[in-house]
Amino acid sequence: MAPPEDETSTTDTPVTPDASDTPNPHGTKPDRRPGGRTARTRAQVLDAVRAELAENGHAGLTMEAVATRSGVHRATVYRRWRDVGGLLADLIAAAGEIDWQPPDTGSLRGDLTALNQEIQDSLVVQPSFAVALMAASFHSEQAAQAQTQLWADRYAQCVILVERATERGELPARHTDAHSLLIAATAPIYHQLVLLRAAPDPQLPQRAAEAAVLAAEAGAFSADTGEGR
Amino acid sequence: MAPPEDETSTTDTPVTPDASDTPNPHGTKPDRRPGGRTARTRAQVLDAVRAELAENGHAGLTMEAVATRSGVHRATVYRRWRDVGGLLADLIAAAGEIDWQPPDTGSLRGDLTALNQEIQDSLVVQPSFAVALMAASFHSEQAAQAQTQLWADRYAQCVILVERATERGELPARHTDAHSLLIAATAPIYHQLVLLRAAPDPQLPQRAAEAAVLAAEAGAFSADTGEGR
DNA sequence: GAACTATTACGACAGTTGTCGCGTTAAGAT
DNA sequence: ATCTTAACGCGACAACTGTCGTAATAGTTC
Repeated sequence: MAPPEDETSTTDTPVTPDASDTPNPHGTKPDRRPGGRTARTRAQVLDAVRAELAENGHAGLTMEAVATRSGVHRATVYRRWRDVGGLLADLIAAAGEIDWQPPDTGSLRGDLTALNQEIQDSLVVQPSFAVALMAASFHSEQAAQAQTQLWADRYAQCVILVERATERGELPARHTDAHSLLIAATAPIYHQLVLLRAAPDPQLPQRAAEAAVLAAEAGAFSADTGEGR
Repeated sequence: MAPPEDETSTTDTPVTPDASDTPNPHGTKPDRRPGGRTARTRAQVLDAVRAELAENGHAGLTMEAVATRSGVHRATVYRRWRDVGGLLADLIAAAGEIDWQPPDTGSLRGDLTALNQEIQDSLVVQPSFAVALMAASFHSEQAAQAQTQLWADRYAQCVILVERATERGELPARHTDAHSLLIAATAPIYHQLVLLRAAPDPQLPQRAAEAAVLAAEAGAFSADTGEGR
């Protein structure tokens, strides 16, 4: 569930064609010439985004700074990525290959706790890519869509947690709405850290998970009468 | 819990000393001369903020636009409010007098459902002051503090809901952590509408409230072992 | 390797953002 | 009524933001 934090930077190898992957940069205009130079420019820019984010946080992430640091001309950055949200969205796409796997601890409580812990870490770590994306999502449609897509994917992957729990008999036999359960378990983390800006509580992940499981056991998320999606 | 939406504008009466209230504009520098002109300027600027927010949403809320519309010079707006977050923070302070009361429907489920409905409405209404404040909170320390304070106040006021429910016997006799319960009930609303940008679900407020109550009944928020704050 | 053209670099440009010094106005005090 | 000075208006200013037309570069194709 945690957003993809920086994978190993490719700054060291500026000449990294990496032609294997170069999907649509911002999803709309497919590169008709994805080879050498284009891929190199993209790698330089995304490296600059990561570096800028690490140094100045999401507040200091500007098109100007990224262009200067990457050595790519401003106009090029504007044309290909449009705004900061586009940069972040492409950063997701670039890191999307590294496949994230939901936790598997053997129990639903353990899985949800681990999930919440990951989320909390992703929100607390400096710089937080998740927070940067949230901030950008209010100004950039690209960032908003990328964020929605990211979480939708992660939640979809986590449906397996609920299925396994049901098979193990941890949940009522009748179908439990996985999406609602997952939101109930994870939402308090964001609420506390982002909205209320509370200090991270080492016990919160476990407690939020526990509460969601108790609600699920009581049938709160049963397909018919529970908190539907 | 819903943030204070625009109260009746005072644009019609530009000369409204309203000297009764003129607290610290942005909390730091107390006006040593809060009378006539200063109050008038503030009223004009805050009216402009409301109008701009209504017309262009939080995206179109800029210092320049507010200054132009209000007829107050840009430099003055910058000096007194510093940034957009400061404007929104002062808007809260100005509307803070209108006392909000938590719902009282006779049952915990009903109260939490009504609370969630209010929140959902505040997030969906166009323009949403709550969303504007969230967006600004990522760039402005003033907005971030105002947001934190606003929600802290509202949650504190809602503690009474849990107390009443305990008295009615709707919750276990042992002490229930009101803060955790309230967050569990309300967090999914924000999560769905802001983070996941899902369409508003008319049944979500009721379902989220129901799940939180079930968890509470199961002792999830009991002082010792539950999801503490 | 030669031709084609997608992509980038360049530099100029208007519009926007935020700050500053200074003169003017008017609130609050005597 | 007069004085003091906080707050505001004014205009200039540099820095930043985003866009555009044109030339240069370098994938891609043949």
